[in-house]
Amino acid sequence: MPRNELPIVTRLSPEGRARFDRAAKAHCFPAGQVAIVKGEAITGAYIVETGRLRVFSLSKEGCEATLYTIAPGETCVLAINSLFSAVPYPGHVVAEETTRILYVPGETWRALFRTESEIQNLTLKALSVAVMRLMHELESLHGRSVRNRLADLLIARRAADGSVRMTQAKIAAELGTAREVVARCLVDWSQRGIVECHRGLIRIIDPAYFSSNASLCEPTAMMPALD
Amino acid sequence: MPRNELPIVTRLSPEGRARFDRAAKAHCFPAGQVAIVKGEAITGAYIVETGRLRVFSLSKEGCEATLYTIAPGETCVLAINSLFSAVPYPGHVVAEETTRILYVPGETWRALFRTESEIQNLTLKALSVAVMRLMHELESLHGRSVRNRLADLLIARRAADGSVRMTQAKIAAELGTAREVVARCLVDWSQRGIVECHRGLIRIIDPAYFSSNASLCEPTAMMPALD
DNA sequence: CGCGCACTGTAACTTTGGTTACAGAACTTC
DNA sequence: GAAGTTCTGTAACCAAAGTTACAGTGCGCG
Repeated sequence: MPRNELPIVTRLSPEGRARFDRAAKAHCFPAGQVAIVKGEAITGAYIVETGRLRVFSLSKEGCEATLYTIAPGETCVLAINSLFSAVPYPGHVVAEETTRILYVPGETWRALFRTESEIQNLTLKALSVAVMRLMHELESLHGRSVRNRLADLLIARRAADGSVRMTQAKIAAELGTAREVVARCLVDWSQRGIVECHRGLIRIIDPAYFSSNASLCEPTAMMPALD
Repeated sequence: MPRNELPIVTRLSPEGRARFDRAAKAHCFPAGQVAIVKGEAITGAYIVETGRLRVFSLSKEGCEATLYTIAPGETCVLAINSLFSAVPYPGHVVAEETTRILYVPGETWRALFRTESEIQNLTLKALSVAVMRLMHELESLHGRSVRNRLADLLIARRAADGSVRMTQAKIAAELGTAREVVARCLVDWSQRGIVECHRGLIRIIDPAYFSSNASLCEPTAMMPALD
């Protein structure tokens, strides 16, 4: 999603847009790079143009837990959060792929928030979506087995051809479980012809099998436009 | 917190306040009453004056999971969420104690949001606090044992004298676990002189024992004033 | 082409926590 | 104060998933 197509840019008032353009800076994170470390002070908001950022928490024991990911066109709520409240950033952020972002200094964002309804909307929407996703995640985390959550992840991350390019280790880290547990499920499913496993690649053969657990596949779908 | 002391009321502009007063309605839920059922459409925001509302999700299997509680002076984010986005309310709400609320129609809230910075702040703050709490909850849910989460709950809910007036069944429901598991922990702790158990009452004898896990005791503490 | 590395497959074991089942204690109400 | 209800205490059992340990396999690179 190139800069000039971002709704946030196109829907601003002319003055707002000028101000936005003056202040916003593009930045690019290579795949795998750590963007923010937990506790870091945040000085601005950022909007993902291309790629994907992953936000996760890391307990002392090194156990990772993905909170959610930020797709193109979305902003990081936590940053917005920190922006309006001076709380340090409560999670780690890493670029999952090569990711281009647009950085907007906090000062600019806050100023635009007071007058630009598009910025108000985007801010509210980002927070609302985050609340929804976190609730969903929370709900799934104690009501559902690792199996179910793995199924969700595969469905949510599959490409058009039904393939998911992730190693089992990465998947396990995202789900906050052990690689062996992921392997157990995948072996079981592949024996039953539901998926095919290759090195760094899982292909979903029978998506219908997972359909009962379908959820969060289209995160934006549960969040109609504001206003 | 009586109506005239609510910051949201006192800090409005005179016109805003007049509008607010015209539209806001007081309502009272007796203890245990269901306030909102999941999926219900929301027509307004509400602010808790006294008492406490509990928001939880309920899976098909009847497994309950407390998402968070709303204390006096706070508003329900989910309602605000629904208010600005027309998503149905994603959880159940029940009054834990007799709870007085102030109901503000969505129309009024949205109108005030455009002009009253206090309403903007309250809205943002409510959403931000919710995001923080949910993240915290999420983090604790997979990184930590039931023991730890129970310790957190006891610390967070204790009265000034260290007593917690809840039945084990209620605690278990909040933690999304079984009563027996709660009993196991409590028996263990009471044998070691850390707590005392009575019917409907747990007294914390040695709070220092829990101090290492202290967290979320003062949820508002992590959310400094906006602006 | 073969060496090493990163990833996957597999098994046995342990821990945690949910389930079932019931006994007894405390409060409530008639 | 007897009966019923609600809450707590306890034990045995079971399932899910985390842990440990290692064997096999595809892949890249020299």
